[in-house]
Amino acid sequence: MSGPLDRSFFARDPVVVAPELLGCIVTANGVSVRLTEVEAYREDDPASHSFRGPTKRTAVMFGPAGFLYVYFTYGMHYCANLVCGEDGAGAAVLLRAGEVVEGEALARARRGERVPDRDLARGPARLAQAMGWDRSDDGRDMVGAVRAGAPTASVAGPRTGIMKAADTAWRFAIPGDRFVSPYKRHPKAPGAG
DNA sequence: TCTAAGATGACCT
DNA sequence: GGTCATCTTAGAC
Repeated sequence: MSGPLDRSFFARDPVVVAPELLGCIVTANGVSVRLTEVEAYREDDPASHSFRGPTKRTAVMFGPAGFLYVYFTYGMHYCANLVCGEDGAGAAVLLRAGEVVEGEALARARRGERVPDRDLARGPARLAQAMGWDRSDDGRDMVGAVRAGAPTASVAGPRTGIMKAADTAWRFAIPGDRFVSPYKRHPKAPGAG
């Protein structure tokens, strides 16, 4: 299968959408990446920004599916999500890693000349930077910018970089792909020590 | 108004 | 494999 995904694809449970996004091609600002790793977030998930209900920042997450939710974290990084679920569900899929398949020169210009190919979009903040995304892209309609790629296998695993619900297996990756980010548990997560 | 925590990445050893 | 940089957001008072 191939061709752009329509809004109904995203308007489902993010836990269902996430694994199906693996291998899909996302295009924005002159760069295309093939998704290798994603993570599902829902309103009933303590680790989700939408857990406490809508706020000014998370307003996009509570809107219709297929839009881009970009937020700023750790004082220096952007992360990008695709809003999923029904309108008002407060659900999204975090784009964690991917392989740049188009516009590599542009991605490298944004990321730095000395960055190796495999690190161009391996990581949520790296991917957002390679795509040229920042908060001005928050709320952007991504329907038409995501197209299905070759079907791929997926593996679910524990989530990284967060404390709450760190063992919820809502992180999906393409097994064995070199563009998947390394597993790294949050330093303060229970069981980390 | 103040405080604590955070869906991370770069660099050094 | 470990340490540090850096600032926004949200919640408490």
